[in-house]
Amino acid sequence: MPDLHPITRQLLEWYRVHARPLPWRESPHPYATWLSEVILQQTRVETGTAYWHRFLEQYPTVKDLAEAPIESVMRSWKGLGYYSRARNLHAAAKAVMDQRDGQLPILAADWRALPGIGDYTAAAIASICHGEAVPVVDGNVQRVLSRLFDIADPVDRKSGRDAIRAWSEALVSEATPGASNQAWMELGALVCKPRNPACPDCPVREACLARQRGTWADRPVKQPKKKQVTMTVDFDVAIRKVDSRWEWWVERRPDRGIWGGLESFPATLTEGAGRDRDPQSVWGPVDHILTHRRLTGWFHLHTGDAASDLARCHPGGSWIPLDDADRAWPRMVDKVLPELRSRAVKN
DNA sequence: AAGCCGGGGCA
DNA sequence: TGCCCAGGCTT
Repeated sequence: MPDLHPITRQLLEWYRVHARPLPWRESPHPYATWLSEVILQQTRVETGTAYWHRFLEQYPTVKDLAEAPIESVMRSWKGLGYYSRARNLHAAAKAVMDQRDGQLPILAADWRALPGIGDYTAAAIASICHGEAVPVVDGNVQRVLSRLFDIADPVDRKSGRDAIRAWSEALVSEATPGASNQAWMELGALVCKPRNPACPDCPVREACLARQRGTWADRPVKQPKKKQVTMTVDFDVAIRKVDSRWEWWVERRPDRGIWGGLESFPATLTEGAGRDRDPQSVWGPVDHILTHRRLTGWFHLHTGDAASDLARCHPGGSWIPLDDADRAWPRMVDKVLPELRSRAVKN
């Protein structure tokens, strides 16, 4: 067994003092840790914490999660983004119940086989909950190690990834891998931040090559990202009145693609900014930014026969009450619900 | 290897 | 505006 690397020893002392009291650290168990790691994929701790509490409350065990309808899980995930995480989480819970007799994996390799669990998440759970000495590499670790060892290769190419991987394996604590993994991430989150890193507070500053060489602002090196594509989204909102109560037509979007698995008014996405719509007949524009798309939304209101026709053209959807709020739509739809409600009532 | 997938916060 | 966030899946 390799000795504890002196740099990691320094780091662990710092971590014992400065670790944030995050709720999933209080008494970690595999199910709760799994939930936290999936929720936190590409999601800030401040954003994910409330969702984690809600998920544990609504689905206390993997059995509860597996038996919950997917609509419920999607609704719980609403607003978090990257909705394939919710579908994969639910599928993995069912796989655990059906194929593993309800027993969660122990080894990272077995966690890795479940949907929605990649190298990072598998290593995080196995190291934190079972002491398996596998290193984690997330965005924090990429940044911290690329600075510490002044890695000039892009971290999103093989050469850079290999360098980060090699250092992470050399640095992981064999005795307390869960602590050292979380400590490296915590250092990135609290001290070695993307901008304005707090180098004077850093427990490993003496060893940091980027600090010595003045290259810290240029680490990590990443490939330039492509520009966002502009797209137009036309929503068809069909409304009708039944027994003095308003309803409208929603459909579930396919699992693949934007807002997969979420509910929405029937929507048509077209490339480009699109022609201006007539403000008399539609509500808009509503701008919305995704990671790789810049969307402009227009909402077309249909009533009477036009509403019936639209519903017929989109089988698989359903009429739902206008005041039904607790459903899993994307933020884009949420943004305009109040306006659409007031327009519907006037109609 | 590259593209796709949300939403929000911050300089 | 652009970048980043306890990434993973598909092609």
